[in-house]
Amino acid sequence: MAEKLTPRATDYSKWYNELVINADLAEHSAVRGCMVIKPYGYAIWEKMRDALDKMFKDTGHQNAYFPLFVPKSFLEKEEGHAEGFAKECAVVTHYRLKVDPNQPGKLIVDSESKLEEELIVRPTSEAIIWNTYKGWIQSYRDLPILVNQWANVVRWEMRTRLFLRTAEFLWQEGHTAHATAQEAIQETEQMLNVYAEFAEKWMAMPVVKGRKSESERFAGALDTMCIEALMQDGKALQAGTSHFLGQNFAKAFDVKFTSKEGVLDYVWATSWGVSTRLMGALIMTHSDDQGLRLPPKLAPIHVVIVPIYKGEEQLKTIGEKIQPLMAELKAKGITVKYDDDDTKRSGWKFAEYELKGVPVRVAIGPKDLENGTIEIARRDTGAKTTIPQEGAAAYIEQLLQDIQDNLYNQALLYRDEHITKVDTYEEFKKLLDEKGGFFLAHWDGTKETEEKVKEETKATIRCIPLDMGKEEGKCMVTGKPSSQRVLFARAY
RNA sequence: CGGGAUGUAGCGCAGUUGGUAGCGCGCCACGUUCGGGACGUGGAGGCCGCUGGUUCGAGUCCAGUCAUCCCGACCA
Repeated sequence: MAEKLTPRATDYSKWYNELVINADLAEHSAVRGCMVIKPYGYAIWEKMRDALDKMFKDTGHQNAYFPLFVPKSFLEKEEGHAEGFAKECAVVTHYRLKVDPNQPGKLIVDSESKLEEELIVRPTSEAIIWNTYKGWIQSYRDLPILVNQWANVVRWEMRTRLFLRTAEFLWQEGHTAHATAQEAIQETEQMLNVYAEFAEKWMAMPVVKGRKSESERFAGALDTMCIEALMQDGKALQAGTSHFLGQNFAKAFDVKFTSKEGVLDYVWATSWGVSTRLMGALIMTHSDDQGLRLPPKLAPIHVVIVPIYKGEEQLKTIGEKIQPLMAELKAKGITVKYDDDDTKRSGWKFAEYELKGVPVRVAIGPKDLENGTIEIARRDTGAKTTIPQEGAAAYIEQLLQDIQDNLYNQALLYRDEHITKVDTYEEFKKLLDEKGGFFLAHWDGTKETEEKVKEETKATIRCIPLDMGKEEGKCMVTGKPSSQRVLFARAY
C-alpha cells in the first residue's frame, strides 16, 4: 500500500491547500496572493459570518454597503491613515482596454482612457464611509450611527500568506459615529468584547484582550484594542481589532454635529473588524495530524453517517434503518450528512471526514443491524463508542456540546501552558526559542525598547493586556520602572 | 528589491558521463473486495516553464527570460 502523505498539525499550509482552500488562482503574478475559497471552506466562513452578524445586530448595529473604489483624494485626507496604507494600495488608473493593433487577439490599456483622478481599491473603508457620513450627520439626533459592512478589501502586501495575509480578503468592518468620546470608547470596548466572546464561545479559541502599543496602532486611530490568540506552533495571531478613532476622521472629512446644547462639534468615531484570517486561526488552533477539528458551532456538517455494507440489499436496509435518527437530529437543528456514496469505501470516508473536521461520525453496519446499535466516533478525541440506536439523537446532541467545550478546554490548556512570566531579557530570549508562546514581561513603555526587542528577537508586543492588573516591576531590557506586564510573542 | 532554492503527467517526484520520457498517488474499464484511506489486470494522460545557443543529437550543457517557494525588507 502506498504511503499516504500526512502533514503534521503545524504544517498549516498543507491543511490550507488540501483541505479548505486553493490559493492557486492563476499563474499571473498580479493575482498571486489571492485565494480561492472552496465550497466547504466558504461554508465555514458563512457560519462565522452568520454568528457574528447576529451579535452585531444584537448590539444595535445595521448592515450597509459602500463603494469598492476610493478616490485617491479621500484617502489622503486623514494623514496618519494615508501614510499607513499608501504602501499597499491597488490603484486604478484607466477604465478601458483595446485590441492591440500590433498583436491581434491581445489587449492593451487604452491610453485615451486615463482617469483624471486615480481610484484606490479599498484597503479599508474609513475614507469612503466618512465621506458619506458627512452627509448623514447634522444633529445629535442623527447619532449614533452604528453601521457594519461585509465586504472584500485589497492590501498589496509585499509578501502574502494564505488566510493570514492575502492580497484580497473578506471581512466585516464596523464604522460608528458618536456624540461623545465616552460613548465611542464604550463602543470600542463593547465590540472588542463581542469579538472575544465569538472567539471563545464559537471558535473555541481562547484570546487575550488588550491594547496595542503606540507603534502597533491602526493608522489614524487614537487607540487600538485587539484580541490575540496563540497558535499551536507557539506564534501569536491578532484575531480582531477595535479602534477608537477619536475625532480624526470627523476632522479630516469635516463631519460636525450640533449638540443638544447647540454647540457645534466634530463627531467621535470607532471602527472594528475581523476577517477570513479567523479561518486561519481556527485551523491553526485546532488541527491535529489527521486534519481539521471543527468546533461544532462552526462545523458545516455536525454529523456524518457512514454505512458499512456488502451489497445493495444491506445498504438499502441501513438507509431505512437510519431514517428515524436522521429525522431526530434534524429536528434538533443538527446538520447531518448520510454518505451512501457507493464509489468510496468506508475506510476512505472515515479518513476523509476526519480531514474535514466533522465533529461526530456515526457508523452503522451489519453488526449494528443485529444488535440495534450504532458506533459513534468523536473527532476531538478519536474515541469510539457503540450505543443503542434508541436515544442516540439525544446522546449526539450532548456529545456536540461536549466536543465544543473540550476543544476550548484543550486550546485553553495549551495557551495557559504557553504563557510564561519572565523577568530578565536573557530568560526571555532563551525561552522564546526553546518554548515559544506568549511572554509576560515588564516593559519601560518606550518605542526604543520595543524596537530593540523586535530587532533582536523578532518578538513584538502583542498587547498590553486588559484583565491582568497592575504590578510594579522593572523593564526586562532597560531596568527602568514599569507598572504592568505586557504580552510579548513572535507573531504571524 | 536583496539572499537561497525550484520549475518534467491533475498532484508529489526521479531522470546517471548528452542518445526518442519514468515512478508513486490520482483518473478510466473489468473483476475480486468492503467494521479504518482495498487488491489484481488492462488503459488514458507530456511544448521536460519560455527563448536562443553549443551539438549529428539537449529534460540534461551554456546564456537570457518568466514564474513559484523559503528567508529578509514590508505588514491597521
